[in-house]
Amino acid sequence: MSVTPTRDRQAERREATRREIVDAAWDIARRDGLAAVTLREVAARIGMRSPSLYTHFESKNAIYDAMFGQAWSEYLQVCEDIEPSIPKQVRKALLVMVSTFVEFALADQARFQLMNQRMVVDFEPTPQSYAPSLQVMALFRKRLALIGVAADADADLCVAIVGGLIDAQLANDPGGQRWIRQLPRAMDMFADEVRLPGPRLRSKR
Amino acid sequence: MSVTPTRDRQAERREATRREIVDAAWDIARRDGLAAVTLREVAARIGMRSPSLYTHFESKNAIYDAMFGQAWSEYLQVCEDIEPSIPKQVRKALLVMVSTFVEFALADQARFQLMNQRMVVDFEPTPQSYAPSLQVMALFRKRLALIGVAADADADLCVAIVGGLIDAQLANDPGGQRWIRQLPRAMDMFADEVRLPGPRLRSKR
DNA sequence: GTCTATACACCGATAGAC
DNA sequence: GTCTATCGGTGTATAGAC
Repeated sequence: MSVTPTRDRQAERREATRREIVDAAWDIARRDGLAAVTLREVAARIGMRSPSLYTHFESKNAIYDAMFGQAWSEYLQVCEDIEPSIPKQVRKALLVMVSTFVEFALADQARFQLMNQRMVVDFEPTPQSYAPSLQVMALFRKRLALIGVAADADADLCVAIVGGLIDAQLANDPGGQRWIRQLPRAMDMFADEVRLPGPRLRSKR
Repeated sequence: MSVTPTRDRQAERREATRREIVDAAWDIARRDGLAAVTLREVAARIGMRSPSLYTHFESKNAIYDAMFGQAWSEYLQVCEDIEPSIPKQVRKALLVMVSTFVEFALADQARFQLMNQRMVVDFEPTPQSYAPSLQVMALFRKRLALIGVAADADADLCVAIVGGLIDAQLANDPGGQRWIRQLPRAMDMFADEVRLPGPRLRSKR
């Protein structure tokens, strides 16, 4: 009579190998950029030949897909670990939310390019990998509503402003502060637009 | 005694061929995206073999470089053809400036990706091709100053907002209006921040 | 000078042996 | 599951024909 084992050692091993592959790809991406990731180097780093990767991922884009899902899941975790701030200082709460994202984005440029820019040309995330990014957006909207910003259009505008600042920063002054230092000012501007109460984060000149 | 011809027919022919190459590359980029441009297809379209392109451009990126410079030169021409609006309605003038850019950007997505996103990975524009984009930015700052927005930081913020809206539009709702329809509102928000006078372009709710 | 033919090194992906 | 061998594709280099 066959007995069902409590642990599927084979599945665990497979998952460990998939993780090794993804980690190696991140190493290369952080070192030389997302586009520098090649199957041959990924394989070499974990002691394999490139065709063997196809046992674990059906294509190179499937590896990017796993990286995409992992990055957004990590950021979702970061958001959930932060207690939603009290509505006492709503502008401070807004700044904390967007600063968290900015910090996460600037900390790893390759990761940000994969998450938010369409840096890998023929890559479209699968619904499964896209899910955590939708969860992040839903959580952001929920917390915006908590401090009094309920309209979808308002959240859209906020996301566009923050994204625009990050893009400009990375494109024109990578490693610098020229655009990002305007984040508190930009959030004051946005808060004024949506009539958030409270003192400004920065004075107007 | 040798006579210097008034026209250099050979140089004219060379320039015409370069133009043919660039035009063919634009056709492919508009059809299938920037990344779909291959030297073999560019060459085939103008009745050449791919190595022959190296007579006219030193690399594929040199073709992208020519396209980059051409796109920004065209936009510079568009800007110069528009009379700087009277400072009577400064908010209207601001909206006209940014709308011109948005319209140009959304009209040709491949062109916008080349001009403003870092879509081609290993491509850095040469100083010569970068020049017209600097001219555009200088003209934009000058006209902003004419309507009362003099600080560099203000222009940076404006550029980031508009860029963020365009990026979000193209990434999340290509062909739609969800983000771009907020442009007048965003410019009112910006105008309020920099204390531009005049009635709002859109009412606040 | 202009173009072709050929070749190289690299890429992602596939087939099939073990 | 991993290997070797190979395929069709890429950008690019170069020798040589005209």
